[in-house]
Amino acid sequence: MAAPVLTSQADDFPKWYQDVIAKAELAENGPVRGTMVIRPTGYAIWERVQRELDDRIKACDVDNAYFPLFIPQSFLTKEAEHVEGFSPELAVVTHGGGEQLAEPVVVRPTSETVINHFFSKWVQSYRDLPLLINQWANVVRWELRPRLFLRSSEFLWQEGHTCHADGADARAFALRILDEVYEATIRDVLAIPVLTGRKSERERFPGAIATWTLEAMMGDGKALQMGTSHELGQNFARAFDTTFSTADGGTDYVWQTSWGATTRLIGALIMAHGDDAGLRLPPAVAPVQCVIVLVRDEDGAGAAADALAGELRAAGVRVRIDTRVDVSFGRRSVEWELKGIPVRIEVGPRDLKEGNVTVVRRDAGTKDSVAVTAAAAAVSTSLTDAQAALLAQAGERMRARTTSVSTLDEAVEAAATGFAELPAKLTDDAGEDFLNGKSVTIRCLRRTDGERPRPEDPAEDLVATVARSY
RNA sequence: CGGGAAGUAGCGCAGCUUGGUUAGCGCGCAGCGUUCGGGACGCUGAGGCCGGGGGUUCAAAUCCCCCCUUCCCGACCA
Repeated sequence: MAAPVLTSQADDFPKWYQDVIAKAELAENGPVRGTMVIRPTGYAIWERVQRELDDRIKACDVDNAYFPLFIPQSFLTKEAEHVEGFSPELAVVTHGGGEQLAEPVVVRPTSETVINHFFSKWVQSYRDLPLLINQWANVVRWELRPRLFLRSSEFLWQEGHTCHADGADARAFALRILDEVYEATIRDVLAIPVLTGRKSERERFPGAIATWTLEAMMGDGKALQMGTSHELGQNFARAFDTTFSTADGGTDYVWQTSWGATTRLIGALIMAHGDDAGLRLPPAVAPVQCVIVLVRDEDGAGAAADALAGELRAAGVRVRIDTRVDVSFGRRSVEWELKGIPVRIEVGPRDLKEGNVTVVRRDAGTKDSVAVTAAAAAVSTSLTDAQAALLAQAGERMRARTTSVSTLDEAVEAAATGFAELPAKLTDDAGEDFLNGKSVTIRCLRRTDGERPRPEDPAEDLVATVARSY
């Protein structure tokens, strides 16, 4: 089974992905290059991802809010590194209301600046802290080489922005989001294992003092960054004068974090679990967990299918029933397989005569004849097993294709097929240049003792994971 | 912007080297019929400024020149 690979137009990709999931629109008389249309099947997956992330974000006491799409250009320039990092990829609006604007506005590439504009008004006292805000929004980054889902010029995401009274608190919160929101969702819902660690200086977010990342391995051994959490220190607070009165009567700048996860996760899901027969959705994220395919509406099969659907719904399974008996059975089977529905139940008069239905698992391709009375139980077992099996497969792939090496040359060789781990002291400026020259990048840095690396940690204590990436 | 490749029906392609009836094929789409427990089949049909402009020629999808667009590799990146 080949691992699907997403390209900018999804053309040398199995055709069904653009029919079923999404399409990158690139026509000269059509939408802007690199933007994408997400079809209902793909969007339903995003809605599930949103819900799972949102629940966990709220569990960290973060509230949702909304800030403007347009940002005055001058806001971006207030933080030196930030403007330098984003300038080339900004979409700038120069006209509005039929007239040239006195000051151009940019379409937000991320919202640190506008949000800090408001934070500086909202925060007065240490009693206002921590201030924990999240926004669900779209952002625009004018990408030179867009790639369906992975790097589209417009994408959907959530961006969290927080203010804290001290650096340690901010740091702890950035890591809490990394673990309790991102890693938990990606592992437990998307069934994709990740490596978490710190980005190298070169890969750090513009304006941050530290960038934390989650790196996953796709079916072809390349790395994909699944999400990010930044410690911003006091950089934006200084630029926007976001200060507060401390408990002892002094004044200080707030310490901040920002963190985000995007529609890229849909792409990750496709590339981590998909195969030649289409998508394979982990049950936890599947908009439809079980489809009941009515083979033929004869001898009470229709009623049996309805009854089973009711039973499954009552058991909390997201179930859909396919009664399109005028469409051939094979066609319908393939359609649900392409969409990655984890479990399919075939209900028809032939099996029903024996009191049975057929339960098919998408992840393993297994087909079992099960008594109608035991079908609901078989479905819930299958959903649990499929969720675990997909995570185990992805985990096994990552283990099998990760190699520990001790030289840069060996790292490049290992990166041809997967991840390479090597002592971080080899990845100094010259080492990173060498790797980058071979299309290999430092994905993350971790401590050899498993603890979180701190900025002041010497390279001797760190291990670098390097790989080719999307 | 540097290096490669490609633009012909909604999608995927052939035809071009060696100009020559009305530009083909597969999928998809529409109609009718037979099918229907793994992408069914037959018949009929609709659908083309052959990327654009200029040139050569009796004649250009095909040869020449210019332009445009897109894709892949690199710089950027959730």
